[in-house]
This record gives sequence, structure tokens and C-alpha cells, in this order.
Amino acid sequence: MDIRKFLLSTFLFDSFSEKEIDLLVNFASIKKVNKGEQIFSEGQEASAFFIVISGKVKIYKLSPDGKEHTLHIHGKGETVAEAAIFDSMDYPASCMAIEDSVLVRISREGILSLIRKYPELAFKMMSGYSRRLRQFVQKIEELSLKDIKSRLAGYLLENSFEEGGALIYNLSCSKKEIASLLGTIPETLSRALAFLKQKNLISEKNNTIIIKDPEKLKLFSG
Amino acid sequence: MDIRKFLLSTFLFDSFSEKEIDLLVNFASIKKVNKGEQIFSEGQEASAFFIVISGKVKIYKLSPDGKEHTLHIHGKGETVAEAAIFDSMDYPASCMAIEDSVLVRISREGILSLIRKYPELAFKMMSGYSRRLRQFVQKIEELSLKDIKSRLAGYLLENSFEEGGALIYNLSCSKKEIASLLGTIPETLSRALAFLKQKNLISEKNNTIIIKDPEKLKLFSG
DNA sequence: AAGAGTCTTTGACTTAAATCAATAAAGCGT
DNA sequence: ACGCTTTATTGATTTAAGTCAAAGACTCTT
Repeated sequence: MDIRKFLLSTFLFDSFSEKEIDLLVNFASIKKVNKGEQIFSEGQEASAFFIVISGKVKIYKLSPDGKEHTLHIHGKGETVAEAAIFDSMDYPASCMAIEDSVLVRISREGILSLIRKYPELAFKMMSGYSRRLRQFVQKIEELSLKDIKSRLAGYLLENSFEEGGALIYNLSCSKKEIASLLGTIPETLSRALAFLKQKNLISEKNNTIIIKDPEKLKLFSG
Repeated sequence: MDIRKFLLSTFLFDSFSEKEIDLLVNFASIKKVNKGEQIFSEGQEASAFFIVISGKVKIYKLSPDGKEHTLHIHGKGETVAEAAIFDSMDYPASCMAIEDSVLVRISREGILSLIRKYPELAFKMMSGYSRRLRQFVQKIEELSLKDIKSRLAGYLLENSFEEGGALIYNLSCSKKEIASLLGTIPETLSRALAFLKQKNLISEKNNTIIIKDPEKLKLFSG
């Protein structure tokens, strides 16, 4: 298992050179967690951030009445909690494995000392931050001015891939989780999916959604 | 408009010291553009990035058949094209003012040389990115699990200040803008305000909102 | 294979907020 | 001051999405 390759696939480090990645690896370690295991909790001191090698973890917050809202699900190659490192000493949300997972842990002190020594690395990371920020802005826009059907259509197009000439989305996590990602509840997602099926834009079997008419779906996501 | 003050109010530079801002200002200039004026074009060398002081600009791409597609609209306080700067790349899309606008222009070479010389500035900037990210996380949370009345109550408490023993919120911008900030429309904001007034939690006169009962309002924002 | 448990779907209902529409009030330029 | 435009409020209606409830499908365990 080559940690370097994974680091190069994250938005924060994808423009690092091999040598720069080697420097980074000095501060990285492997962390294995079981499904349901807590990785960190909201309010804890942020001593490190993580990158998922395999499995899936969710970032979530609890609302005052104890309801859980998933902000993000991180899969293979994605970074977790890097925002907490430079700003607060505390994690701004909680993180839990939703599958047995393997993570790279990068220590806060490690990454900070590295940037002090090699400021060029900061340029590359800031470019990554900038991109991440735009993702959030887009999510807020979508939440406030698109309905569920549009958000679902956009999500499917965004996360599908081509396979044998057809656009495929793999239902790798539960619809409950997807609903939460889209800022809604399972019932509503279920109805939205039914609607798109009924319009013959998608079909579903064996935990995969087949996008039958990407063009029309794109119109919907508008 | 004092560039220093403005820069200190942006998320990217708000933790800079006076001296650091002075260094930055050496590479900053004001750029005024009229509605419809081009700010940069796709493929040009990215020689600078911008922060919007007033007005609005759009980021757009032209498809091969000449059709324009708006990717994003940036308003006051937002950064434009900074990813391209850190990537040392060409502008990946074009930018045009859609209103008469005023921007700060910060040269690529300027900001890069500054960070090379003072790597600590990169921490402050990344910390700025982090804080902004957390703001967005919070905004997403509020949008998905609070109703307008709660969001308004929270917003008022968040943005009010004490004056003569009373909590005051100054209506410095139009209610239209506040509505947009809260992710709703003026009519709904108007009704939410009326509701809070009717509950005797707030009152309004002369473009100021007086929070008469902060404790009860706090309960509402929960 | 049977039972317990969670997911998922579907239906009936409720509610928050958007839309549509019509005034009223406040700015602004001449 | 006068129109003219933009902004703000209020009412009636519609709609999207949440809630509640029930049943079917799917795991997992024993």
C-alpha cells in the first residue's frame, strides 16, 4: 500500500512533487478503524487530519435536538478535517467510519513545520483550499435555490461514470446517506428517484442507477 | 475606499497585522470596471487575482459553438481567480462585470513573493480559508435544518451590538439583501420580522431593529 | 429457515415557504 | 414638489417537502 500515491490524489496535495510527498510522509501514519468507530468528535483538539485509503467515513453534526446531519461522506483518496488544522484547535464536526476503513493520519505540527520550511507548498495547498471552498459555495447555492429533483439530478450526473457506453452511478452507500448529503430525508429522495424513473431518465437495478438520458437529466439539474 | 481597511475585512487577509497589510498593499491596486467590461479572458496568463469591493462579476466559459455558460457570480467580499494564481496557470475561464464594479487587484508575483519571504502569512491565509469553510458548513447546516424564523433570530443575535443597554441591529443594507443572506425572499423575511415583532421580541424604527428580549429570541434561534 | 432489525417505498396529511398580486412607502432625479 | 422607480408590506393561493404511518424488501443472526 503506497501512501504517496494516495496523497497525490487528494485535492490538497495533488500538485505536490514526489520529493515533496516524501517530506510529507514523514508526518503521516496509518490508522485503521472499524465500522461505527469514532475518528474524532466535534470540539476535540485538532491534532491531525486524515486521508481515506479505503472504506468510508462521514462528517456529521448533531443539531440541538439530537438529529444527525451528514455534511459529507469521504471515500477513498479524500481528505478529512484538513480545514481544522490551520484555524481552530478544535474539530468543527464529528467523524465516524461508516465502513471498516483505513486512513492516513497527518499530524498538525508536521504539516505546519513543513510549510514553514518550504513555503512553495503553501501555494499548492491554497489552490486546493480554493477549490474546496467553491464546492461549498455551490452546495449552498443548490440548497437554497434548487429543489430536490434538481439536486438529485445534478448529484447523479456529478458522481456517475461511463461504463460500457452507459452512464452509471453506483449506490455504494445507503439511500439514507445520500438523502442526508442532498439535504433531505429518505422518503423525499425515494419519491424523487421514482419521479426520475417515471420520466424514463434513469433506471435502477442491482444497486446501480443507469442514467438513460443524460441530456434530459442535465436539463433537469439546471 | 481605503484598500487597507478593505483587505483587513476579507476572509483571506483579516488576520494580517497592519505591517503585513502594508506589505500586501504594495502589490494591490483598485480596478474600476463598467457593466459589461471584461476583467480577464480564458487562456490569458493569470497575472493577478481580484477581490470584489462592490458590484458583481460573472465567471463564464464559451463553448466551442460560442454559447456562453455562466459558472459563477461573485459579489462583495468574494475572491476571484485566486486558484489560478496559486496554480501558476492561465485563467481557466473568463470574467466580466455584470454591474459597475470596484475590485482590488492583487498581482500574482506580489503575493507569491510575499509568501516566499514570510511563510507565516500562508498560515494566516489558510486559517482564513479554514474559517470561511466553517462558516459555509454552518450555513449549510442552518439552511438544511432550521426554518426562517430561527435563521432570522440567529442572524439578528449574531449581528447585533449593545448600545445604551439595548441590543441593536443596524439595517445597513436592504431587506432584500438580508433575505438573500438568509436564503429566502423579501416577502418571507417581512413576515418573519412581523412575527417576531408580534411576539414582542423585537421592534423596528429608523432603520434599526431593537432586540427587546434576547433570551426569548435565543430560544427561537435554537 | 425464522425472526429481529434496519432500509426502502408508498400513501395520506400537514406545514413552511414560494409565488402571484396588489398596495403602500421610501428614494431619487428633474 | 412632482412623477418614476425601487423597496417593503400584506393577503390569497399554490407547491414542495416534511411528518406520520404502514407495509414490503433486505440483512444479519441464531
